[in-house]
Amino acid sequence: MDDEAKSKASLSRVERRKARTNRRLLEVARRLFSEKGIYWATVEDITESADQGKGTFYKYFESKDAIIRALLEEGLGELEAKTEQALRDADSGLTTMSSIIEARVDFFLDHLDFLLLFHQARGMMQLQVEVAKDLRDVYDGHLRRLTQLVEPAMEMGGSGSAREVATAIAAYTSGLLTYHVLFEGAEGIRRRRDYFLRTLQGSLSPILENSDGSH
Amino acid sequence: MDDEAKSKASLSRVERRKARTNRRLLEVARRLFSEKGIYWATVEDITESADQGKGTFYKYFESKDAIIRALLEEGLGELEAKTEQALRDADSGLTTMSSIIEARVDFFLDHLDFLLLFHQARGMMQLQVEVAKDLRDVYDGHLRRLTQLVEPAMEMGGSGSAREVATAIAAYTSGLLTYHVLFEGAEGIRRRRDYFLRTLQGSLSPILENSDGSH
Amino acid sequence: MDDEAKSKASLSRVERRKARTNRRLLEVARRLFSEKGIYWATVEDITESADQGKGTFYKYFESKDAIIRALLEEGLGELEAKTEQALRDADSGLTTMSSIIEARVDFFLDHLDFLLLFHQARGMMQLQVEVAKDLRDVYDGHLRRLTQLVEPAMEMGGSGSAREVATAIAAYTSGLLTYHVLFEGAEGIRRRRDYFLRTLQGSLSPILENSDGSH
Amino acid sequence: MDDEAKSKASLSRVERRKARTNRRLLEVARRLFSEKGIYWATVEDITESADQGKGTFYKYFESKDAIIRALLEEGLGELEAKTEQALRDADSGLTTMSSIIEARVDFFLDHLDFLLLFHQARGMMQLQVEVAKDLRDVYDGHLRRLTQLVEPAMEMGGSGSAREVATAIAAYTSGLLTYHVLFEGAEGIRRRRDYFLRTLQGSLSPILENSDGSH
DNA sequence: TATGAATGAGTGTTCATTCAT
DNA sequence: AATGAATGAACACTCATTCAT
Repeated sequence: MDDEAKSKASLSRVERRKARTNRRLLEVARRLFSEKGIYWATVEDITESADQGKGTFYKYFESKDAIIRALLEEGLGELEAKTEQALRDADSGLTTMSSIIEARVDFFLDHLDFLLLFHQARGMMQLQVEVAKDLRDVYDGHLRRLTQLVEPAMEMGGSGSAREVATAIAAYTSGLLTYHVLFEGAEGIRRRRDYFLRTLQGSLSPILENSDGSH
Repeated sequence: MDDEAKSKASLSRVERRKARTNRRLLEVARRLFSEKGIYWATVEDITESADQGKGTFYKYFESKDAIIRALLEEGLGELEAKTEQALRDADSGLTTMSSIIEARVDFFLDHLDFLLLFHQARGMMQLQVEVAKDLRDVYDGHLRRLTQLVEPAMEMGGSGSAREVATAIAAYTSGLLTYHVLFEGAEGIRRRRDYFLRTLQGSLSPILENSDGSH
Repeated sequence: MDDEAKSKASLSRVERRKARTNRRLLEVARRLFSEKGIYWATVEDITESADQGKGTFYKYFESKDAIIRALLEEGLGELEAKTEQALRDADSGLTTMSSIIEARVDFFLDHLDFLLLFHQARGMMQLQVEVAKDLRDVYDGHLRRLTQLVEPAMEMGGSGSAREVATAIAAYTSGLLTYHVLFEGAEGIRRRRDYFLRTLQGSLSPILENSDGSH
Repeated sequence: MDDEAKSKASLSRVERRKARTNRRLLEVARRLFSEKGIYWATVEDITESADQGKGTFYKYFESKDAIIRALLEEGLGELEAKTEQALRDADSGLTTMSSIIEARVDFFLDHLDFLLLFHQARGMMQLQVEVAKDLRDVYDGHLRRLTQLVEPAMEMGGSGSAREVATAIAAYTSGLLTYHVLFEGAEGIRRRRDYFLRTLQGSLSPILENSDGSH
């Protein structure tokens, strides 16, 4: 027991240290990828900014592609968590759709780097390159889970159309915010939360209604 | 006279040949950029596919960046032309918004490579790289012209909100189609034209109404 | 006879035209080689400046190396001509050495481009490259002829030591002027003709005296 | 203690290794630049001859231009050191001028590759190219320091004329030796040290005398 | 374990030269 | 004869990845 405890404690110190390095690399990579682009940010840029040796990078990530994938998983995971939390917190006054939109908009406004990273990642998914399939799988999982969140709100829509609603939510939100970031800059965009909520609300609610069973 | 004619013909033969080479490089680049990605498609890939010497590329385009920009200009120009044509052809039964959406959807369904190229180009615009500014200028011009097309349909909206409507049109259309291409592939997507039209219609018309003066 | 005359006249018109193009290419090349360097001035730079098609260049010169060699021959030839003229014109008050130095200094001050071209050409002569041998032959001929001009002035020096004097003349003159051009620029240098003459005079005359038979 | 020592030793092993690689690249580059020419010797030539990967070169030198500059600095530095040493060692029998000439001649006879490299470098200084300014600065510093060494020997010459003497020393020495290397080859030249000393002595001493205050 | 020196395949780009018109 | 479009070998330089320490 004593041994175990010590081992656990000692291990956990090492573990904590490793976790911190891992975290630092991810954070730095996220920032650099969104600033300089996935392609133009080099592994050396990342390790230098993270104040780590270049070889260290490869102790934590198998390749540059791997950290992109890891970031995508992390970002989408966080986005999902925020969305689920929002749905749980929603007072009855807020519809499912509103809650989801609000969660996504707030997430992206808080993490513009993820917004831009996701955009680039989607751009890579189409490619006939090894990494593309991996990324598509990750993103597809996200859409599947978003579909599940949307489903209950649709009175009789089949899963097919729930998927469509989920896709529209994801597409519109990312699309609208990305356009505004690109053409108006990161600064101004944060002040326009209300505009985005209203606009997306107006755009997406009719879709949900259309796919439900109301006549 | 004969000489002149021959000279004229011979000149135009060379000119025609050059125009064909130029066209061929653009076509091949467009295809490769959307298949392998702007980054992963090399100049040599392009010239090899176009069956040209590598040096030839640089007689026609100043750099790899230059051909990206040229493709963006060409694609956006064609999209604009199609949109304007659609607005002119619109019978009174079709609203401005419907016509624009239809034109954009049809353009992208016809040219999925442009859809994917534009997505990648937008991804580059954010970057702190030389080429980014150029691309942003080109794209910004497109949004400005789209704004002008939208403006007349808005009863009393200021130009600010027309720009917002234009942005939403561009963002939603590209966003929705891209998501569907990525997750359902190019084949299936073309059969779903009606779905896209209906969905985008439903999403965008309320925005236009909101910004007009009706109560 | 009539035919012959016509042919001669017509030929000579063509010949004159060709000679002019040849001349133009040489002039432009000389200027560009000294401005941008033999290496950095491209054939296209030359033909463009000479307002000729690129292919035309190869009608007049076998290669880029060939025009360098031609320029070296031309420049050294002109320098020789000037030197011989100076020796012929020399009133009895001027020694052989003074006349030669004056001719060389004046030639180079008039043709700084040749000064810089010769310097570059000498730099190439050492190289284990094809063109090097050619250039060395041309330059060596120049030194041989300069030796012959110096020889008579040396009372009993063998040809070996006349060659040494010739070499010293060429070396000092080019060396001194080149250094001054490089570190003081082309403008100021022309005003300093007297300084160069005096300095070189002082440096070279004792050599000539040393190699003569006086005791 | 043991650890510390080991760590220190191991660090210095790496450092030593790096220093050796750096040295090796410089040596190889110096040889190749003088054999094949600055232009014709490629980075790959250098790394191959140095038995290093191509990328290694760029860990040690920012660019090809940078190694040229480094070699120029190294060579001129060594030449200066030798000159200063010679002045310190000079027994009263040897004049300043003689000591300087002897040091320079010996340096160049020992390092013909530097002689030829410097010649090429001077050839580049005139050019309207980026690297030219850098090289000129380095070389100019050399002339300035040579001027300071010459100055004390000149009784009342202003610094202007000391610079002229320094320039003449550098110009004559390099000029004369280069000509002899080019036309007689490297082998024969080394046997002629006395001739060069005598000749340069004879050429340069009167200049020094002329610029001093004696009548 | 962490490091960073070393690597070399791969990139965009240039340019002397050729050749069809 | 004159042209300039086409070429492709070559170059400087980059960067993801490996591996000895």
